[in-house]
Amino acid sequence: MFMAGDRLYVLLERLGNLLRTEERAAGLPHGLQPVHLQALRYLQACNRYSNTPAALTEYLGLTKGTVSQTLLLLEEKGLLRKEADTEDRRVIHLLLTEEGRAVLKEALPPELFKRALTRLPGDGAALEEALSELLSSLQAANDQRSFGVCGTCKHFQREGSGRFRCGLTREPLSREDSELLCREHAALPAGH
Amino acid sequence: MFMAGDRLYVLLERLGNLLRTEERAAGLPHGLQPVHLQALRYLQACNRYSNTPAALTEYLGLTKGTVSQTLLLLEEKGLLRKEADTEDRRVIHLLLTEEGRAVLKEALPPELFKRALTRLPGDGAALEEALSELLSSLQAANDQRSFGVCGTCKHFQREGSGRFRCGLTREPLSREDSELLCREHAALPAGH
DNA sequence: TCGATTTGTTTCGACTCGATACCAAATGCG
DNA sequence: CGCATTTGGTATCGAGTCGAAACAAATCGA
Repeated sequence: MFMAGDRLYVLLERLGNLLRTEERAAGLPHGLQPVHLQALRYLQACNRYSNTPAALTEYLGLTKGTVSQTLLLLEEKGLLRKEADTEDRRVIHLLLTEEGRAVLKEALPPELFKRALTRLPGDGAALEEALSELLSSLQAANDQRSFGVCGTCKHFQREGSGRFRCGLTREPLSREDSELLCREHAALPAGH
Repeated sequence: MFMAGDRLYVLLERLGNLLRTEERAAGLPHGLQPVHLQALRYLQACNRYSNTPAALTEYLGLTKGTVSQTLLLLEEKGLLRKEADTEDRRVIHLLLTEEGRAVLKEALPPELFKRALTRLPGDGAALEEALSELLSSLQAANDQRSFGVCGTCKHFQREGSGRFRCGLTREPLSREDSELLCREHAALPAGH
């Protein structure tokens, strides 16, 4: 009666709903919706090439008009500020304020999620691995970018003794840079 | 910098967003939103004790007012019909129409999801298992019902040769019944 | 019997989201 | 160079979700 992927789909759907509900509750005291928290979290984790409205739009999978509204609200609440790019005057960079970081730290991940994790057998590493695979597949199928961490990108170059460089922009990268999400991220060819 | 459960949370969040986006696209030709498809799917999979607005409300984790709206829309579109309960005149049973089943069959799971699954190594059984665990934990933490299939409930009783009974309602159950979701589902004590 | 609880509906307002139109800066091409 | 195209971002509108609260009706319980 059911196809193989069906149960998996239902599971993911329900988990997604649950997280959404928790996120709604977590954001309520700050007057934030789930999408606002997701935006803040992305901005906290992305690198300096990727903290723009356009990149956030791709990450969230929404339209740019919608995201523009979201950003307006977050700016009004003082959780982020906008800064013009020095090279391309169309581009705007989005920077979390201290308040923004504080909200994130308090609200995400929601308390109940953290508690539920402690009941899980094992450390969840295998689960994480499997979900990563699934996400990549889905992103590939949807022509979406992967938004992986810089250091796992095929453009990432090691120059010895903790010095790195991006093969795309040619810019040098610090160790901190190498741990941030990048919109230009391209997965390495298969094989670990 | 990141806690252990953090990456897992991000993964689930992103997968949830992706599924939601696909669901939105899948429902668009029928004028349906993600939540409408989820409601239809639940009604297709649940048993005769659980096809009521109240049960659907618990399943979706929304308020009853919201769900009432959803049901109004689905009824207007001819995807389900309401039927009064014969015993308790407050309760209403929700039954999918043929059109409702047809829409579900065509729209869920979305095409892209199915294609992405084929790229996954293995059959996803392990992933399914792990996600089930996680879902149970989260539901327990949120005081939510599990909505498992009837045959895995602690009230489920085997009476030999394909005959079953629900220890809660005392009613006999067919094999088909035993495979449906039940709002009264209570997990068996741990241990397989 | 009478109040409390449960089931479902209605109404209202805040908010998300996509669509569309629009503007400005950058890019590409003859 | 000059002009069309592309890209980044904003503004406005309408459809729709969602929670909160008030409401009605049936059932349950002391």
